Amino acid sequence: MTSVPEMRPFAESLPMALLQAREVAMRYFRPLLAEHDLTEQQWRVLRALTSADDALDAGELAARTLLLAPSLSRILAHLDERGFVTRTIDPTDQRRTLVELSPLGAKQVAQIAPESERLYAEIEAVFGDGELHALLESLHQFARKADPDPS
Amino acid sequence: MTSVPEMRPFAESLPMALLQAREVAMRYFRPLLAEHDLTEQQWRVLRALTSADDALDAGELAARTLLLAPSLSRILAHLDERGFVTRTIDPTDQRRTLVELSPLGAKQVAQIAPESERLYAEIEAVFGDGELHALLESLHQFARKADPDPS
DNA sequence: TATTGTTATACTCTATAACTATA
DNA sequence: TATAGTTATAGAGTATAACAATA
Repeated sequence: MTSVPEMRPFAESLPMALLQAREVAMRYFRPLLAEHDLTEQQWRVLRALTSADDALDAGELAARTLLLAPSLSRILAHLDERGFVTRTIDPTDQRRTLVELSPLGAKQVAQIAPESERLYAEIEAVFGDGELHALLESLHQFARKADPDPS
Repeated sequence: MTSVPEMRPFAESLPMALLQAREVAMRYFRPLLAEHDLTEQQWRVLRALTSADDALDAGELAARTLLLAPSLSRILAHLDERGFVTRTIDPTDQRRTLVELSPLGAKQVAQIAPESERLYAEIEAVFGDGELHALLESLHQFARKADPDPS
């Protein structure tokens, strides 16, 4: 009989709590993304480009979307096929790829955004506006302070 | 020119904040799991079984680990191959599979647990004990209050 | 008939390494 | 030589459906 040393109860561990919370949050948005044939990761890329407002190079986009470069490459190929993004070589450094939202991509985001915001407001209403903002603040602080390898 | 309606800044959205925080937390544990040839999901299963203390049926285990049944089935097959878990048919309901940590599985968890707890303590130290517990409480409350489809 | 779990299938992401082109 | 990005490859998870066995 091997006795297992003291460990935090599984369900109360931080990684599980974060996963569970993310799962709950994503349950609001998944049907919407599915309607528009977008994976969560594809939507992350479109959102990041929308927020950026002008072109981002692939490295910066990977960092902002928390995707690995090879994953991003394939996702961009798909989004490019569907006409949602354009990729151009950076004239000042030809190793870099500049990624931009195409007009069609912007239209796609514009179609999804209102419903997405409605769902977000629903979360705010159910959880409480103040609580949600406190949670967000705490999450951002955690990311800032606890990152063992801040890039 | 398609104008995109008002949306929350991408980096400040709850799903991204949760993902980012989880990424930061997991950076502490990934090297340890890799050392022991365990994926995050396999470790979740072993941890859940350790916490449960006695056998769980596959459905309950899937719920606790936030894994889909087909994913869990394959993961259990792998853990079974490595001798970390045992699967037996529930005598009181032969449709059910009861999953238990084997002695070898318990030994594996026991080997990893001290280092895992050390890393957890490191997170506590860096982020702050009080802040961490407040964050956990907020995450649990969110999961309870915001779940659109509580099982 | 409904439920439990597994298997089948297709798709996607992860992760590492190798490769190409450019700096 | 180092960097940026893509491609190659292997492994794994996601998601839906179909299936077998049991209740």
